[in-house]
Amino acid sequence: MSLSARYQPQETETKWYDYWLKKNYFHSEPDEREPFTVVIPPPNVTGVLHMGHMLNNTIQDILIRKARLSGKNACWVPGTDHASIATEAKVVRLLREQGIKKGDIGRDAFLEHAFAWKDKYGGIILDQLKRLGASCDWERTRFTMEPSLSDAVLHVFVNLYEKGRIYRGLRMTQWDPEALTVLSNEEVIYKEENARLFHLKYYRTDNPALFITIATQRPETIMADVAIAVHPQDERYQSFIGKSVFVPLINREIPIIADAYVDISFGTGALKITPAHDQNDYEIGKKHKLPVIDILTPNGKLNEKATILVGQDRFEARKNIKKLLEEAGALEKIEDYRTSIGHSERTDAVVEPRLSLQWFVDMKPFAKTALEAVKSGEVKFYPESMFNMYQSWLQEDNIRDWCISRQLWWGQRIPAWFLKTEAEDENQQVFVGKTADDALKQAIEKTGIASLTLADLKQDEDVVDTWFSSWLWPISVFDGFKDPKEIAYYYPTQVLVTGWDIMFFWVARMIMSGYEFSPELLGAGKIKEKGAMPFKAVYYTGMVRDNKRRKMSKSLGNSPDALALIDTYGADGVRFGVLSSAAAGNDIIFDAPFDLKTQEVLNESKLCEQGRNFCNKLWNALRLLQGWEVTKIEKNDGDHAIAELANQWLDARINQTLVLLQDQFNSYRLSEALITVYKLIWDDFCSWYLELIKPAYGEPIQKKVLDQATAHFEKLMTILHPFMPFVTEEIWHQLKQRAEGEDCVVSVWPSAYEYDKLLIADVDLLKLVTSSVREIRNNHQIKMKEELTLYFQKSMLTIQWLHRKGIKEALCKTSVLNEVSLTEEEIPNTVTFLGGNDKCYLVINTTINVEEEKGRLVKEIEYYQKFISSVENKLSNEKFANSAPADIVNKERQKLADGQTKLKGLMEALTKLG
RNA sequence: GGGUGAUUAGCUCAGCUGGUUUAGAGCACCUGCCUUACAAGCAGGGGGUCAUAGGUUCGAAUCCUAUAUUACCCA
Repeated sequence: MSLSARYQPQETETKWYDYWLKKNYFHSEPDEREPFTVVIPPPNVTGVLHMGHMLNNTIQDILIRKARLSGKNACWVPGTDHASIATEAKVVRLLREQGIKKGDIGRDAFLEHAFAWKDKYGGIILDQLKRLGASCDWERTRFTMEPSLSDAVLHVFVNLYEKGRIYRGLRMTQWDPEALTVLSNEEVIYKEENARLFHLKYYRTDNPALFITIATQRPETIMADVAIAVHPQDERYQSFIGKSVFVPLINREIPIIADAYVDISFGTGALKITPAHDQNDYEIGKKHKLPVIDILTPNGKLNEKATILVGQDRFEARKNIKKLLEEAGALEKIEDYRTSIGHSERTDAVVEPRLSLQWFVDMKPFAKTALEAVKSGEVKFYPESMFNMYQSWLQEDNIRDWCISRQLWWGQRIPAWFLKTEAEDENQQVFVGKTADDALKQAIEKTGIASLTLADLKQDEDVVDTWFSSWLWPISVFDGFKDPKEIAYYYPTQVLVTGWDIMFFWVARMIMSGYEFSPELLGAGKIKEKGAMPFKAVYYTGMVRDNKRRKMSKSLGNSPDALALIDTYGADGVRFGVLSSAAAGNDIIFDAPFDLKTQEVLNESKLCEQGRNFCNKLWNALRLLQGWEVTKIEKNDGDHAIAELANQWLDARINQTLVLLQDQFNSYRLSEALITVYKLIWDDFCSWYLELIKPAYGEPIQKKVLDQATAHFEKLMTILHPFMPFVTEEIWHQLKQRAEGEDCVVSVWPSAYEYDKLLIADVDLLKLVTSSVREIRNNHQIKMKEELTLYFQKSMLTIQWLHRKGIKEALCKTSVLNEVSLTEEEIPNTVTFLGGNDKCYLVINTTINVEEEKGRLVKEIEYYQKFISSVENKLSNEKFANSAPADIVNKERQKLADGQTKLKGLMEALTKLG
């Protein structure tokens, strides 16, 4: 059967993926083997695959496949996140297009719509991961809002409430006026924007001639002002402290107070205090026992408390109040300035500080645990430098309580009930339990009213933050809160692979929940043996950015279409491309080009092309092997000697590389590992080994040699498999007939054994000499096929070297020589070059341009002269000889000796030329 | 405003514990090859004061300080 000259990924990829699934290779059950567990960072259920996912999941797949080959029980749990705000926003929009309003249809009907939508469109991303080759255990696919995982959320909520770690309180929170929900601080994105600073005059109530000027960027909130604050040491305003002023336009009287919080140098040094609409003002207001006047509606419009501009949107009001202030003579001036303004991560609306009743998790004790876990090394970060960011976040003075309630419907409803009779405020009684019946029992007990029924209770309307379910992910995917059987085996997971952007949202919180809950689920014995951490290591990937260093995102339209890339380059090619520039933690500049005319990103990539070309290279190596005619007759000739040499050498190189690879895997330097394998295959296997064993044209290959080559190729396919699973599986099967279950995906990762370092050095010299001969051919326009004669200067080294079986023959083959011999004499009319420390003389049949040769030699001589003098300098320094370690000094001495030998040879050659 | 990292070839990056590094890789570029596995290839080549200025050291791309540029995080 003859193969196409090019590898066709589209013909093999689906075939092998289906095959792996059919064989159930990705499924894991607890057994006696060591587990290697990875839980996927669950993508949004409504998401589609983008470059970040590609990178992230390629890395996870490499680690999982490597573990599987290494004989571990590899378990990669996939799943999706219900993503409350994002998904609810999408469903709301969809319903609106159909003329349906969320509020009209009610909670239950809305959730029906949402689930229907999720069932229809959700999980597309998981199918896309299959195209990438992700070897997830699909039987274990989980969803953060399925019953079992929701149960876990309720369990944890009740548990923490009972421990006093969850509380309900009136707090300043970040409010999204579009999604109509509070946001956690992490969901607020600050953007640098142009803003205007309004300087407003507030006139004294006791003397209309005096006024104080304040600077504000939010003039529409002056109706909510309750005071003006100045710094107690500010000389300009000493006489104002304790007096009062009128709020412009509405002429409400407010006091002037002194507080050291005020920055004397900012604006006018006087600050209006608006507790309802600014976090800091709220704190100052509380300190000075000032009232709170809230003039905004939940959707960001002015309410009747504003008394003017009622019903107008906050931004419209800002425009309109400017006019009013001007007319009233209260506007002194307007300055432009840059400031950063918080936006909702999901809706991009400008967030509004808002005072509301919310549920919070007390983070102080959690933060301490989470910080200690990484500090102590129980959880390792790759790259380590990520710890700095982690630490700064979790420090005591930085950590803030986690607001977990969201005014949404799509999510786990907060398991708290209130008495219908009580007013909704901070002081109302609350009954927290997993079910309404639990809550009723508590209500009866606490109130002493035995006649209470479920009808007397009403449940909190809010749901919990999405992250309140995903922080349990490493436990809940194994149903750990229900039955410890599986987590007893799989927990802690091995490594978490995620972007650093969700370090606080997710990574830190999983560490917190892991340490909080795993001890009670697993028991002290297991914890002592395996640890309480949810994962032993975190591999932070960088953000994938475009060539302008913008984060690749759907909204910017700067991300190439992941699936289109797979269509063009094959999944293996894309995996290669995406990984090869991705050192841990460093952001990745993905090289997709832009169409200059349309400014649209093209679905092209040089790096993926390189990956595709690599597949093709492998494919053609296979074709080469398949094309050889085989003979069983063994001849003990030169070819045989070369083949033996090549075989032993490649074996040594593979073992040498395996040692390096293990180190690279252990330290998660995967892009380096890929390059290492790439070079082993392309350079060592294809360029040298195959060329060495290749029979002369028309000649057959000895069966033994072909078998050795096949065995090497097979081994290399296992080594490459984690990175490029499809092409390796295809070649694995093309190489020979396979028995049932003998597949690359479940083959055995070779263990490294002792290798012959001297042999590697000897072949390195062979390569060096060959390159020099080829260069000389190039320079003298000598045909590749023309056989030449080469002499080596006789030395201990060259005698030994040429004595090695097969070396001479191999050199003749790679350099196309008819004769290689040793000489003690200078050979005239030859091109002289250095092979290692010794001189080589290449006899060529064209006249030698003496001047050119001299020029070349002089250049080389100059290089070594400089080199030698720098080494001599170092060695002649007494301090160096005294303080440097002996082996370094010896190395320098060796360097000098080698350099001198080389220089001497070159000088002699130059003299010879006359 | 506070903090963290980065700056090495035209581009994207390695270089880990200071010493076989007068610095490596891939892409791009140049020269020559349609050589009977592969032009998605082969052979060869050019290209870097390691951001700048000081310092520590026998020795610095590597450690320290400052500056510049840049990215990000936090408020």
